Amino acid sequence: MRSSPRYATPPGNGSVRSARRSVRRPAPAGGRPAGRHDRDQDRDRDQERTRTDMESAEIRRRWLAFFEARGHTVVPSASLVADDPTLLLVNAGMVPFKPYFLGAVTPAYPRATSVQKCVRTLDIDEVGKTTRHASFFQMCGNFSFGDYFKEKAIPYAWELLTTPVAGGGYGLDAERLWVTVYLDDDEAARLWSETVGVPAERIQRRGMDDNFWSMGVPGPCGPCSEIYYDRGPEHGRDGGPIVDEERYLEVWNLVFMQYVRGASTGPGKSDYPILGDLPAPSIDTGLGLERLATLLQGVENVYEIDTTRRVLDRAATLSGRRYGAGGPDGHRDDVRLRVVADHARTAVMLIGDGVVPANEGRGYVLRRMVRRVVRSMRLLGAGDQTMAALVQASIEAMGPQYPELVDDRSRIEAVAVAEETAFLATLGKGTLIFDQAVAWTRQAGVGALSGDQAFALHDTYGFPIDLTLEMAAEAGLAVDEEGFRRLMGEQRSRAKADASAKKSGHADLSAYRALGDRLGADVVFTGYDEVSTEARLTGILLDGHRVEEASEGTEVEVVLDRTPFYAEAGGQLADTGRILLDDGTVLEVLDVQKPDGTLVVHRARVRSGLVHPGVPVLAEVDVSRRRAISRAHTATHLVHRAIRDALGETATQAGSENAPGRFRFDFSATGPVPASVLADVEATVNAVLADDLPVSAEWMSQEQARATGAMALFGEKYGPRVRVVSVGEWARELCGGTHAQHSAQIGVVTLLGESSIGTGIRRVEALVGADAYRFLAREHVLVAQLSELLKVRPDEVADRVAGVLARLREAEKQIERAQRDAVLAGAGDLVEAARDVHGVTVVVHRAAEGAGADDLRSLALQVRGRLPGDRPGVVVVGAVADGRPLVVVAVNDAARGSGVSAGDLVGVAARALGGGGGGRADVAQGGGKDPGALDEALRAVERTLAERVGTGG
RNA sequence: GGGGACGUGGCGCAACUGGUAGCGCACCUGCUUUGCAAGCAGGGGGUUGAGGGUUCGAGUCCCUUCGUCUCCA
Repeated sequence: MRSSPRYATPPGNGSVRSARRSVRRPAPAGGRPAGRHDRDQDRDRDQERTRTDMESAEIRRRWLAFFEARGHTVVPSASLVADDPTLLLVNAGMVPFKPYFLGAVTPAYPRATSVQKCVRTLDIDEVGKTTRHASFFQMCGNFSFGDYFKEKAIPYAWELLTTPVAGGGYGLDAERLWVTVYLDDDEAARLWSETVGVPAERIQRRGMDDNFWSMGVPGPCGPCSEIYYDRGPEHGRDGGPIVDEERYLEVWNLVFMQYVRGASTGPGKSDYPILGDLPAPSIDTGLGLERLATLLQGVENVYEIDTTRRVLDRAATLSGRRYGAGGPDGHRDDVRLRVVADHARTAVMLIGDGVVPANEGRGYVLRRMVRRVVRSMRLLGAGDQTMAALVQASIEAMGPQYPELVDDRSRIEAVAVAEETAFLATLGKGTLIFDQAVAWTRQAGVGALSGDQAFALHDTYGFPIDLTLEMAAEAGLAVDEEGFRRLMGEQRSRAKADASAKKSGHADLSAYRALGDRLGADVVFTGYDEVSTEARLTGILLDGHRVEEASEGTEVEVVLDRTPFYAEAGGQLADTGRILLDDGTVLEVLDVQKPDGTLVVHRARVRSGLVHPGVPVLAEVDVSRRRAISRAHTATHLVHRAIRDALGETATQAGSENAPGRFRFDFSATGPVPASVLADVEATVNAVLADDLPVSAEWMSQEQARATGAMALFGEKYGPRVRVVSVGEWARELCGGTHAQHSAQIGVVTLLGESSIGTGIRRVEALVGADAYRFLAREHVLVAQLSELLKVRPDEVADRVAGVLARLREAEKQIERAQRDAVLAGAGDLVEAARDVHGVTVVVHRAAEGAGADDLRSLALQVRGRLPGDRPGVVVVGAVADGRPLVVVAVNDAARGSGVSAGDLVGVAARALGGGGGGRADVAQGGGKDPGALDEALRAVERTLAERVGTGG
């Protein structure tokens, strides 16, 4: 394209020395004095040419200003918690714009720019070791949705990078910039050389793996073009980015979406067909803010830029180590300090967006971050807890760009410190297990802890492998790391196999998208104001495919152009109801969902008649169900407010379900909520109901909403206009749901109880209105019955039951004692009645019915104790208890010496009884099922004994 | 979502291949002593998280469930 040549920056124009002076004078947006950190004065000259000391906040500001001036709408960074079920966390700058590129949603603007928070943990083990792997980063992006294409995107990028600092750009030296384009993307190559003026030798072509982009699913795709910065020969070999990506640092990736791709045909990244051209090509670019900062600030790696360095320095102070100290341990310590700085900041950003540590999902990502910080600090030699200080340093570093972190600092610190404390306890326990493992290893005379042991420490006790390695080394032992890694791999493939066996996630949304496109506009939700709406039936899906008619009895998905039906969202269950056609055809609506976040799909059964798209319909919501759900939803807001009042602002909502007559509410809390607190919450909520506060909803900007103090839910996506639901002045929350009109309509709220649904998350369940009344009425009847049975007033029931239980237990003990005494009383007589069998004193006795196993054992031992100890003695006692025969045999030491075993004798008896038995050599017990055989069993024991001592002795 | 470990007096823990549920601290009583974690003697306190099952017999084995810790996805 014929863009103006002014985009081409003449060589030398990017001289940064002068520009640097000019930017220093006006204080950067962050307000921090520049040049605060010591920097090597004799850093080589080339590096010096690019140094500007431009702070991250200023880089960000310039980015947005540049594109805003070129017609782009500035879009604030979305929450890290992605509004996308396929993503754990936002990991790229274009994620919030994905629906636009996929065509699911029509953008409100043709061009946009943003600086998006991103977290990536795939390469977590590389953090600190390389120059550029960061778990948290900010993606600067400019986007065109079918507006401009390569002809503007390429010159824009060049202009911003090479415009002198004084002129509002980044002042990179144009001679150091290299670009890559896709193999056959001649259009891009021509723009670079002809329009921008990049010499041909600095334009390189790369293949599908490097320079072709797609989202991994059917949809838009296209070639990309990347801009690299040459850091100079001391960083690697000549030859451009295709030779060395350490020396030639990737700065900016321009994606040109111009094709449509099909479904994957193989495991590879590029195994898919190109189906054709995209009707309106789009632009998606990304520049890593931290990478650019690395260049502009003239530091060695991404951890030393202004924001991260601040945390790193704090970590160094806290651990007493000096960053860059050199020496054999210096490098290792430097890596650890970088890990701490990187992870601490990431943790703060995650907590700031509402993530709490957990054992799964995002919470687990956060947990790993915090724990890696803690153990790295420990390995660095820090003794005390350091999380609080690191959190504060991170907030100081990021606050200028994200002021909400500053507002929220106490909550963020509390969450991080709680996790640190929990992990230290885990480490304490793990250390005990570790010591045991070391002891076993030494005993076995092996020089290394086995892979099994290392893995068990890691898998079961949460003891990180690097701590195991370090502590084993201190104990003079090696660790079978290979075995450990093998076991880790096994666990990984187990989990992966399971994941792929399950439904592989998101269904194909193309059918829905097609319907949405045909609709041409968003479905209008009329349900805030009415429960019955005249609409047009615009589409029918059967088993995910469009059909032109549906007959009686079939279950289909139907789309209307406007609907009063509330689709399940924000914890509120979907409405049910009916859709009526003029000809009397009736559809019963069973469920309502928004499969792609915007299109409202009614799952319905055709009750009678035949239905076609295009007909006018009357959509009617089941009003009583809707009202019951609305009451529950309003009640949920009240409970949320009351719980936060009672437990503090950290008790934020973690999920909810609003159903007719009942709701559940999940929130973060460190431990069980005391019953007294629940009682208070319930009382407070019911008091608010009685106050009959009006419930209102209004739309406003996010800023206004924040100003009114409305509670926003983390993890929810909010557009520029948000809906704020207020219950009087008492509870105010961002919410898209439906509600009661007055708090009094709710009637009664009864909390049923509280339970844990995972680490750090509790759940209360409650009944509302008539359901609450019915529950209370049932309980009332129950208490009345108990009160009558116990002959006490209702409020004395508990005490009375406790008393009865205590007396019962006491009585049972007395009976037991009396029975044992009765059984034991005859012990003396039994000794008198002992007989002599071939020199062995033998007592055989059948005790009274009801004597239990414990009684018999006591009796046998007592009798044995009274037999003369110098002669062999055997006691055999039996009884029938609960219809089952029991036998206990006790033999004294002398008898054992002559080869008599209690276990053998019991075995004889047990066989006679049709059961089994066993025990130790001196006392054994057994039994069977036939009580009639007891006497015979006792005789059998005596006979056997006689044979044994007669022949053997 | 898939694994691993653990739930035993108030607290911390034990109980070998199923065979009398124990120890330390704490508690109570008495004695001795009255200077810094005192001693001695005696005592109370447990439906072994809950519910099923196997067995003559289950803290122990099996299943279900609740709770806690932990790894992987």
